[in-house]
Order: sequence, then C-alpha cells, then structure tokens
Amino acid sequence: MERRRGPSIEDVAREAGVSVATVSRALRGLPNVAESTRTKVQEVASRMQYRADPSAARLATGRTRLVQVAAPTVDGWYFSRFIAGAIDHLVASGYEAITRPVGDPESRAEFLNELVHLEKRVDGLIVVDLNISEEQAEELANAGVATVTAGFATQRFPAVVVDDFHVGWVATNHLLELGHTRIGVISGEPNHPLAFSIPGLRLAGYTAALAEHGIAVDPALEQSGRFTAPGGRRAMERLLAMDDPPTAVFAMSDEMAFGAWRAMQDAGLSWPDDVAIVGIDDHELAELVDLTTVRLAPRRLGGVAAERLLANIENREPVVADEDEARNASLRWLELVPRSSTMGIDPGR
Amino acid sequence: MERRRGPSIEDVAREAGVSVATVSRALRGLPNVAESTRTKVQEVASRMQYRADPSAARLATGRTRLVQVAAPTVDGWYFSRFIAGAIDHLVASGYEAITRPVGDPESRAEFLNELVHLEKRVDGLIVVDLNISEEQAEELANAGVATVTAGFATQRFPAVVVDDFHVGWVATNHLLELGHTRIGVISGEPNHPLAFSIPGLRLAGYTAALAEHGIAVDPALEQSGRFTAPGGRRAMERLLAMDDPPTAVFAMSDEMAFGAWRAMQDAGLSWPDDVAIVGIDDHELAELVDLTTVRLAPRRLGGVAAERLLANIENREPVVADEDEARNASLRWLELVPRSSTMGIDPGR
DNA sequence: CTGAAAGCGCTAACAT
DNA sequence: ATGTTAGCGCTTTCAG
Repeated sequence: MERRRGPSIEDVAREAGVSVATVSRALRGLPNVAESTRTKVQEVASRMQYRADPSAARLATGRTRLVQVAAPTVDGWYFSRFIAGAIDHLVASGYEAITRPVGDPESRAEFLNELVHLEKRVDGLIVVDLNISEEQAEELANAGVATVTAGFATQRFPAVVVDDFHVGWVATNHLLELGHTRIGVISGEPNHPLAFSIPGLRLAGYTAALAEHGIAVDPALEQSGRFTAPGGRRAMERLLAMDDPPTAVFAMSDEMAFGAWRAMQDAGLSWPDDVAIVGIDDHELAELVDLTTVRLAPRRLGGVAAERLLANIENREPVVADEDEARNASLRWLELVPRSSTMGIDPGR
Repeated sequence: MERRRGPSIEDVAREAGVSVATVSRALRGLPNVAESTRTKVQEVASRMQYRADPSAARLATGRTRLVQVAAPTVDGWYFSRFIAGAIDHLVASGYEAITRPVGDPESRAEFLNELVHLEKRVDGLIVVDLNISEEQAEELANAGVATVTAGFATQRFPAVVVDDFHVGWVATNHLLELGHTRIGVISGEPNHPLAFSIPGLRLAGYTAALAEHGIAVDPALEQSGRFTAPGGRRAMERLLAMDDPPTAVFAMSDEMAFGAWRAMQDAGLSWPDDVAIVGIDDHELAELVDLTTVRLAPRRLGGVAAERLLANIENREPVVADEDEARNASLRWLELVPRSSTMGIDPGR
C-alpha cells in the first residue's frame, strides 16, 4: 500500500475557485476574507476532508504545535499523573505532546546534549524534576526554547513547584501536634543520580518543625527508602530495630509508607498506637490502609505547567525571567488528609 | 528573544566547500560519498552544531519519525507501563512518541474522527485497548497509517495481545486446584464506554475453568469492581453479604483485589482461610499484602508493539494482515505468582 | 478582499 | 563522487 497523501491546499483552491492564499486565510480564520468566500472554502475543504499538512505548515511558519514533556519516568505514580494533566491541557489547546523519560543517566545525558536542537523540534519544553543547571537553562534560553520547569526552579524560566519545605513541615507538624517527640523519617535516595532536591527540602521542613518544638534532630532516625515500597519496608525495619525506636514516622511518599506499614505488620505492630505514620501524595491506595497523608495534586501541576508554557509560546516570545512575582511561584497546593494511621479515628467509608 | 534558527544545510555546504546534496548524503550515511568528503562534512557540521530541520526533512520525505500512542489513559498502572515500554523502544530507534489519552468519550470520538488525517502527522500508530471497529481499521489502512493494536485485534493489523481467556483460566484454575468450588468474580465494568473486551475474555476463561471441574456458573457471584480499588471494595462487600458467600474470589485486577482485601479487613476476615483471593497484574504493592496474582508484563508488551510497528514502517509499506502466523499472535506472557492470599505459605521476604 | 509569487530547509532525480 | 535543480505543501509579503 503506497502512502496516499490527501488533498493539498491547491486541490481545495481549484475546487473552490479561489487562490491558495485565500484558502489558507479562510481556513485559519484570518481577517480580510469575505464571509461568503470563507463559508464556501470551509464547505469545500470539509467535503474534501482537507487538512493542512503539519510538516509543510511547520516549515513555513517555524512553529510546530508540539511540546516536549521530559520527566524522570513516565510510569511513576506522580509523574504519570503530572504528564496526564499536562497533556490534557496541551491537547485541549491544539498541541501535541512528545513525552520522554530521561531518568537513567544515559537518556538524561543524551537529552541534555540535544538541548540546543530542541528549538527546531518543538515549540516548548516542560522539564519535570530534573534539576538542570543554570548553564543548561541558559543554553535552552539561547536556543530560544520556551521552557517551564516543574519540581525545581532556575533563574531563567517560570517554574511550577510545590513548596516541598512546607510539605515536610506539614507532615511533621501534624505528628508533633499529636504529641510525638521522637519522629523518624523515611526519606528518598540521598545521592540519587537525578540530584533530586525534593528529599532535601522535605527534610528541611521536618527539621524546622522539630526545631519549633525545641526538638533536636537525631540523625539515626533518618533512613532512606529510595522512594519505593520495598525500600520503605526495609527502612522501617531499621527504625523498628533501634534501641529507642520512634513513636511516629514521616515517610516522604505513600509508597514508602505502605512498605513501612508492612514492616509493622511483620513486627506485629499496628498504627497509630505502636507507631503513627504519615505519608505524602495521597496515593489511591492510601485510603485503603487508612494512611494519613499530605495530598499533592500532580495532575493539576501538570496542567498549570502546560498553561504557563502555552502562555509564553503564544506571546510569540518566551518570557524570560524577570522580577515578576508570578515567576517561580511556589504553589501551595497541598492538603493534610488525616486518617487513622496517625489518629484513632474511625475512617468510615 | 527572537527565534534563532540554527545553521542551515546551505551554511554547512558553503563552509565545507561542497554542495548541499553532498552534505545531505554525507550526514545521512548514504553511499556514493568519498570517505574524505564525508569526514570533512561531519567535522564541519558538528563544529557548527548543525542538525537537519525535522520539519523540512519531513516535508521533503513524507516521513516524520513520529509515532502516536493512543491509550485510554496515560496514568493507569497498566497503560503507563505499556507506554513506557513502547517509548523506550521508539526512542532507541530514533523515533519520538506522541502520547495521547483517548479514554473519555469526547476525546475518543475526536480521535476516531481524525483517523484519516493521521497519516500526515505520524509514521505510525499504536492503539491500546480501544477496540476500534473493523471499519475504523479499514479507514486507517486506507489512509496508509501503519498501525499495531494492543489488547485487542482487528483483521487488518498486527496485534499484540495477551491471551486474556488464558489469564482468567489460570487464575480460576489455581483456585480450583486448591479445592475451592464456590468462586466469586470481581470483574471490570461490563458496559464500559470503551467496549473493553478484556473482562469478557477473562470471564470466559473463568467459566471454562469451572466447567472443566464440572461446576456451573452462579451469576450472582459476579460483581463489577470497575477496575478500581474502591469498586473492588464494594464488590467484595456485596459478595460477603450473600447468604452463601464464595470461599474464593478472582479479582480481574490487583487494584480491585486490594479493595477486596480491605472489605475483608472491615468484616474481620483474613485470607486465605476465610476467603482466598487472586488478582491480576502483579502490581508493586501486591507483594506487600501477599496477594497471589497473575503477573502481566505491560512494559514488554509496549516494547513488542513498538517493535512490530517499526518493522512495518521500515519495510516502507505497512504490512497488512495476511495469513502469517505472526499476525495477531497471542503472547502468553503471563505467570501465576502464588502468595499467601490463596495459600497458607509464609511469604518470606 | 483576493491573487501571484517568493520562500521555509531539506531530499531526490538527474546530470556530469 | 559530486553538483544542479525541482519540488514537498504551506504561509506570507506584496500588488492590485
């Protein structure tokens, strides 16, 4: 079967008895087209099932209506939802999304190497949790790639970030208010290849909350769970094996909290009495085990990131960083969802 | 900041002292280029950071090196993994992936309406679990869009499907072999907008397994869990409320099984003694609750789908369906993972 | 309000 | 082995 290319703008022009220029104008809603002409052209175009060839339009205009979304993975709980939110917004605005996982070192390196050439491929870029350096941001800016970062900030580009310091603070403060004074932390990978800054910020929030209550940090109470359930399980086991185990634990993700839950089961313990646990995310399954958590809104963040990006793009020039307060806005979209993993409440349905 | 377009092929040609045609050939590894010339051109191109403009190349060749992946959602457990597997393969082969969620009725309709125009946008299409009709498949074929379906099959295109009948059979048979005779089912949405065929096939496998053991199907034992954890929970509640509740339950997804687990907790029951449960997927958290499950391999399926698609594309013509046994191959990549939700074994670590 | 024509940057025949 | 040139299908001045 050979590649059959549909009708071209010329076919439509001929059929409608006008010039190609008029067809182009009419179909794109540009001014200076008689209403009667426009109707006629539209009618012919739809009858012939005409649609402008994107490659040709791109070559002529230099705009692709394509956006790249680069995240560590596309199948993680958080990232897949962020991406879903971004795509929904992009598609609704007539853009297509090229998604690309750049988590492992090789793909990350390749991605960073190609930054300069991105301008010809897409109209914009959303980078999620990748901590690109200021030099790399500069490179993107020089190449003229409209960019929005998410989960981290640069000098040059608008950023969509949740206040992870606050996330850590909220979770920890909740435990403190319940009277806990010895609070463990199941954190993320400290020396992660992605130089993830999130664990550090959440930890800082934890530390600050403790300080407000006059409690000093015990380094032995921090165990890495590598952001996975099995990792959380092992971290909790280490915590429980301590001579002086914590009475409460702040897990930096629900999945790690699930692992911690399992470790408690194995030890014959139950929450909230033996150990209270608070997680982060509000994973769908958090409710099932009655896990108290700090709900994040990855879909919404993805949508906001896309929205900001398109705003830039459609202003025809990428808005570079300035003193505008909208820049690097720390969205505070997070909410404590108290459940019985920390409080002796009945979860109901 | 204005859009700065990088060096064009002409700039490189001038700089290297050759014609644009030679540059094009040299850089694309085509034959009939003196090795010395090629080296020279490559050197100049890399010094100038030249990269062919994809839009121009697309217009000239008619090939985009773009593939669309359409799935009900991009953030479901199964779909996000399938997509990840597909993207990895595509990127490794120098293609980019446009992912697109087409689950809800509107986007699904819009997607189906645009099928004809897809040929100009991408080189190929992977459709996951969408059950497009034979007419729609025909439309795609006529438009010349190389296509691979996953999770369902059409006459015209290669399909990558797990044998869902077998999946249902394996799960149910496991329960039967343990001696259960009254086995409930938590199924997916029966009248789902997507006309999902998976629940039906798995149910048929269940029915067949029962029949092999001379057991008749009790329709009251089938409850829909809508493929969500809360749905599974409610379905299990209904099952437990029966006068004559099942002694074992086959849940068509792990997430529904998690919900069922919760319903058992609420009822003060525990597995496998009160009710044995088997799920499907081998979700990361299945291990945490010791859920027996039938492991699927969505990432691998995604990779295979991409691989088949690219094979077609790179043969220069989409391979339409024929008697080849490779067509519609029912991959049997599934594996029973026995855990203590059905057997009184110690899970260990 | 409409049309003619010059590109956009590359590839692919065709020549040499 | 290399160069010349005619498109690819659209957008966008510039005339009228």
